[in-house]
Amino acid sequence: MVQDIFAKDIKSAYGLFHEGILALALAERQGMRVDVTYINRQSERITRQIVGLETQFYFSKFFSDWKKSRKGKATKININSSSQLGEYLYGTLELKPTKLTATGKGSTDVEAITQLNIPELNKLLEAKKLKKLRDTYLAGFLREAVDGFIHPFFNLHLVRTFRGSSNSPNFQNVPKRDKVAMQTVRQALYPREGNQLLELDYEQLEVKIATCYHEDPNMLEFIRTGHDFHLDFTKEIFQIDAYDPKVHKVLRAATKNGFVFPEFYGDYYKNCATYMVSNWCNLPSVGIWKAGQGIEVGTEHVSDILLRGGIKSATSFERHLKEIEDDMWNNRFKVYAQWKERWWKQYQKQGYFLSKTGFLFKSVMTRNDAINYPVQGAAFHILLLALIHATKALEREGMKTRIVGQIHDAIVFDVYPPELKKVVRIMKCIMENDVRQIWKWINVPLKVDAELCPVDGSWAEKQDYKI
DNA sequence: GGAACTCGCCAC
DNA sequence: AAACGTGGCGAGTTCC
Repeated sequence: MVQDIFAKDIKSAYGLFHEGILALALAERQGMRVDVTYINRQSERITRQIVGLETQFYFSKFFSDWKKSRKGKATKININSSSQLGEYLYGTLELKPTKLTATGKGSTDVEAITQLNIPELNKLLEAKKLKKLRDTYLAGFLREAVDGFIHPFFNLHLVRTFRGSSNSPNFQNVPKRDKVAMQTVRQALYPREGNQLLELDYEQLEVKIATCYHEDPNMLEFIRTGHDFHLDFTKEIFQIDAYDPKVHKVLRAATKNGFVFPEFYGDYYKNCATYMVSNWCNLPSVGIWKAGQGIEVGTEHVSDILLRGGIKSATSFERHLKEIEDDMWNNRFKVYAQWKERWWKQYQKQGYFLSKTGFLFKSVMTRNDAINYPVQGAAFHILLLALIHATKALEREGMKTRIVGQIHDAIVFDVYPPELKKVVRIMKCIMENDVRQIWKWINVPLKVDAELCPVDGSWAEKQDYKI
């Protein structure tokens, strides 16, 4: 049996999870402090906002027409219902969906609704967003709070890639990118009295771990020199010679999240082009673009930049992206591409593979699955190994600082301020050096970034902290 | 009245 | 040749 051949690997993988779950159980027991009074106050405030937005929506012509259209139906109108909205938009009104759901029905998500360009629906979208904050996050914290603490679970037995997960409440999806959502929710979470929250995360961990598998020399060079390859792609896609971070930051974000990462996960130019045009550039998907269209970039608009480079429609943007994709996989990251093929062929032949961390993957996988799983899993295992050693170090040193959570490539601490410097020093050593001593296959440098909150400050107040 | 499903959205 | 990876969770809906 395959299991017998890899007994040694599987045993060490088991050892990691055995020690890992003990360290995570301690973090669960510690828990994170919540401000129940704040949550109650905030929930009431959000409810008032929701009522205001919904009242405006109820007075709209759109709503009265929608309501009329449901005459004679068994269930009465419910503005929270995606299926009712979809029925009305794509059935009754016969609008053409810009996007379909997994089961082939017209989508009613933010992207699809926005493209329909029905201003009255904006109130509904705003209200839905607030409900998410109130009902998922704030209500979840309140429900799970015991004596002013939440104790999120950290599981190691639920994810097919052998990553971890969290629930009740989920500690790993607290709003971060949207500023208002971030503030509203994270202000509910606090350190222990007199303490401060510290978050240490690995920079570019998955990209680096993928490199440990494929060992592409160009990627290795980027990592060793700290070269920003997202910038190279930004310059190519938008044909910019002089990159000015102040002006072109939005284009770099669009490139990184709309092209480079999707390509790494196995997406291809057509999807990326559609997504970049509509979501990141806010440009029309049909017709010839005009000056002054799309997102603002400094003093001009994104269409001005693309037109200057001779890209004048979504169709020509797609052709352009195909060329960049070809160059990406045939030249720049050729060895990476070859590894993907080899890895996939090997899995097809054998029906299983082993991760760098000794985990045996033998389920039925698609091509993208087989390529992504071992990377995602092993990246998390580095974090878990660091977390185990951190837990032991805090215990050994008799420190008052605690680990309260884990977010895939990050550890969250509730720090006793006099120990801050020491914690950072020990952790930097564990995360960047010790794990590489233990796992020699990590042949790339690892780097830790830190974010710190003020003493007695909430999780919303975290700031970059140079270590 | 609960299980199972869909959809949408938050994180990495 | 094929076409974005992993979760948790709330609300609505359908089925038993």
